[in-house]
Amino acid sequence: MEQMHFLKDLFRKYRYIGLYGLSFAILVFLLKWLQWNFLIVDYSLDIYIGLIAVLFTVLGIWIAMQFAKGPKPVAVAQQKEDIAETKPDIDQAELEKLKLTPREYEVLLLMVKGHSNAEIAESLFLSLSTVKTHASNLFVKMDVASRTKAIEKAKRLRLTP
Amino acid sequence: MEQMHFLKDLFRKYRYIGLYGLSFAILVFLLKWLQWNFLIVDYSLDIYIGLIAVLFTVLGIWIAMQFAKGPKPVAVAQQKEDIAETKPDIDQAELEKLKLTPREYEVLLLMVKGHSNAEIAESLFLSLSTVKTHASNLFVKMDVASRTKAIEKAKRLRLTP
DNA sequence: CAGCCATTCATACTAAAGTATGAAACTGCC
DNA sequence: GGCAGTTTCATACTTTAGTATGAATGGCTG
Repeated sequence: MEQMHFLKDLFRKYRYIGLYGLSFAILVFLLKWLQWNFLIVDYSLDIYIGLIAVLFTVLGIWIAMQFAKGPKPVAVAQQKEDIAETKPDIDQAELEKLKLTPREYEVLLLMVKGHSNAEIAESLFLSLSTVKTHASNLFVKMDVASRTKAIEKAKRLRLTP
Repeated sequence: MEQMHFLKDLFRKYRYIGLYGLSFAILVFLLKWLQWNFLIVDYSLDIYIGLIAVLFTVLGIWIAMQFAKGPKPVAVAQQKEDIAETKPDIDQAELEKLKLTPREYEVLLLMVKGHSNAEIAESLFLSLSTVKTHASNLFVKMDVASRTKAIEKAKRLRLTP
C-alpha cells in the first residue's frame, strides 16, 4: 500500500518530464523516418536539416508554452509579477486582497474560460473532488454563491486576463 | 515628415521579426560552420543532427519566451485603444446569426451578470420552469453545453454590453 | 382561419454544481 | 520536531442546472 502510494506520487511529480521524454522519443523516430525517406532518395541534406530545424524550433516553442501555463509550485509570486507586467488589465491589489492560493487561482482562471469542474479536473490532472474543494473555498474567499457570480466578479474586478 | 513617421512605426512594428530573421541568419552560418568542422572530420551525422535539434529547441524556447514577455509599450497602448473602442458596443452581426428570441436574449443578459435561474425568474416575473426552458433553447442556439460556456461565448463574441 | 412562432408553465428526470467533514501528505518556517 | 498553510482526495449529501416532453395561450400572417 505504502509503495503503491509512493509510486503514485512519483508518477504525479514526474508526469510532465515523462511526457516530454515520450514526445522526444516520437520525434526521434520521426526523424529517422525522414532520414530514410529523404536522404535515401538523395534529396539535399540542407532540406533535411531545415526540416529538423523547423521541427525542433516548434518543439521548443511548445515546451516553453507548456511550462508557461504549467504548474509553478514556488514561482507563483514571480508568475503574478510577470502577469502584472504583461497584462496590465489585472487589478493586482484586488487580487491580493482575496488571498487566493495559487491552485485556487488556477481553478478560477479556467472557470472564467467557461470550463466545467470535470474539464478543470482533466486540465490540471486533479480529481473532480479536489476541483470542487478548490471551487468551494474560492467562493468563500470571493464571497459569492456560485461559479457564475464568481466569473462575473472576477471580470468586474479584473482579476483575470 | 509623414513618411519618416511612417517608417519609424514600420520599424517599430517589425523590429522583432527583423531580430528573429537576423538570429536565424546567424544560426545558419553557425550550422554551416559546424557542418564543415564536424562532417569533414567524418564525425557521425547523428551527432550533427542532435546538435541542430538541441540548438533549435533552445531557439524555439527563446522565441516563445520573447513573445511571452509580451507586446511592448506601444503595442499595449494600441491594444488599450482597441479595447476602449470595441468594448462598449455589441457585435450585432454575430448576435443576429444566433436568431435568439427577445426573451432568450433577456435571459442571456442576466445570465452574463451572474444571476441564477431563480434570480432571473424573479427579475423577469417568470416561473423557474420558464427560465429553464429559455436557457435550454438558448444553449442549443448558441451551441454550448452550459451557462458558463454561454457566458464565455457571449463575452468573446461581444453579444452583451 | 389555420399555421407558425413566441411565450409561458408543469412534470419528471438526469447531470452537474456546491457543501460539509474528515483525512493524509507535503512545504516552509521557527 | 511541531505548527500553519496548501494540496489532494473521498464520501455523503443538498441544491441547482439542464433536458425532454407536453400543453395552453396569444400574436401575426398568408
